[in-house]
Amino acid sequence: MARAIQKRTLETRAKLIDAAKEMIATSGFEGMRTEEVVLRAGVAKGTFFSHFKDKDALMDLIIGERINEFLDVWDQTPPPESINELIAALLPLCTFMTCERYVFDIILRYSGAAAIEEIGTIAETFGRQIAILESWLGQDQFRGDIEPALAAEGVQAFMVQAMAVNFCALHNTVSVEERLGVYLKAWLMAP
Amino acid sequence: MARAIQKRTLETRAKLIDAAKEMIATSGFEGMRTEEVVLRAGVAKGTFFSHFKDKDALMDLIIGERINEFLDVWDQTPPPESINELIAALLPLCTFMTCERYVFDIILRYSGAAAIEEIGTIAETFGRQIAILESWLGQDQFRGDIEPALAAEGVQAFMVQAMAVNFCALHNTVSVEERLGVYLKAWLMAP
DNA sequence: CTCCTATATTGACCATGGTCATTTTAATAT
DNA sequence: ATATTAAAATGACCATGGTCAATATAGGAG
Repeated sequence: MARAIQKRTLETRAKLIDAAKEMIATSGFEGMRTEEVVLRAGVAKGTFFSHFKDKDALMDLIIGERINEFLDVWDQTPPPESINELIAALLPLCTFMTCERYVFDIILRYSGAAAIEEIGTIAETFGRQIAILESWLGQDQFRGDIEPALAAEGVQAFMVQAMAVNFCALHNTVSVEERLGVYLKAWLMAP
Repeated sequence: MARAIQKRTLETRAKLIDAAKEMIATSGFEGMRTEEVVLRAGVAKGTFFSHFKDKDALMDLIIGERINEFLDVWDQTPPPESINELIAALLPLCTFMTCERYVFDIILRYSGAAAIEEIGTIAETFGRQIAILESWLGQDQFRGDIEPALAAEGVQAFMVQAMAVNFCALHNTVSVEERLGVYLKAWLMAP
């Protein structure tokens, strides 16, 4: 018969997550080492991997949690009434997503669920993002010839593009904000 | 004084690249192991890393070369006269780019140049892609209210989005082709 | 209370990418 | 020819993520 989850399990998991967050706070996301996380949490190496499939799975969790905090703000923001307001709402999340090259890579890798079977936290945030954008883009300031859901997917695509290009040596003279402005005007302007 | 590049150097480099390509042919891109590449090439481990910054740099080279072959075909294709023709031209490249999750990840990581100083092969192909698309999108089948360069960037963004979503467990019931069709009609339709 | 077993934990061990002080080789100067 | 030296190659070694057979523990059954 299936036994209930032990309190011990939850405690160990919490210790691991806390230790990881601590490390990230001091050394950045890229600087996180399983070896040291395990040391700080006071558990064995193997324990880490019985709680998380691999290092990236923990990253997915922690980064996803941070993204969700930004989306919580979105939820409490009144729907933007212009493209500039929209961009202003999107920007803080973009800034976080590009805080480290490593973070952006993880996000891209996990934004489409990593495995067929399990949807990770970051993948969920991408779904949630679409849902919020969809509700915003139904207004008639924006083009009405396409479904809000499609408009939302486009915004997401252009956000990713603007951030990716920003990391590129050839193009990093223009800010994410400016670039996103150009993209979204062309995408959302009523025809 | 600077000495000319030795023939030996080029030979070693070629041996390494050939060995890697062989391995990829049998084990896939993800299955490539530096250890075995070095073994097959008959050189020492360290030699690999004096020719390539890291494993990914060699991947960048080999994958970039393959992408360039697709772009060679684009160059010899008459400019597509409809969105469907455009998609038909793009698809073979999309298929290659998504042949392995690992390949797609490398491409995303290197599409914006990895380092500030050096532009890799894949990053170059992304530039080349834009140039070709730009020349295609100047025609008046497509919307004329934005610069062809911007239209091209949008096509690239939607290509990436369509491929990324294709890897996602939630959405992989729709093909890349169909999805790209929806995106590009909304993006390129003359307003 | 004691035994039983599913579950959690352990840590020695492995796989693989990457480093660097040392040695070898090839081209140039004398 | 021989000495000199920049460049190339070497391989023992390291860093780090990840595995798994063995062990410990919680908590229900008797």
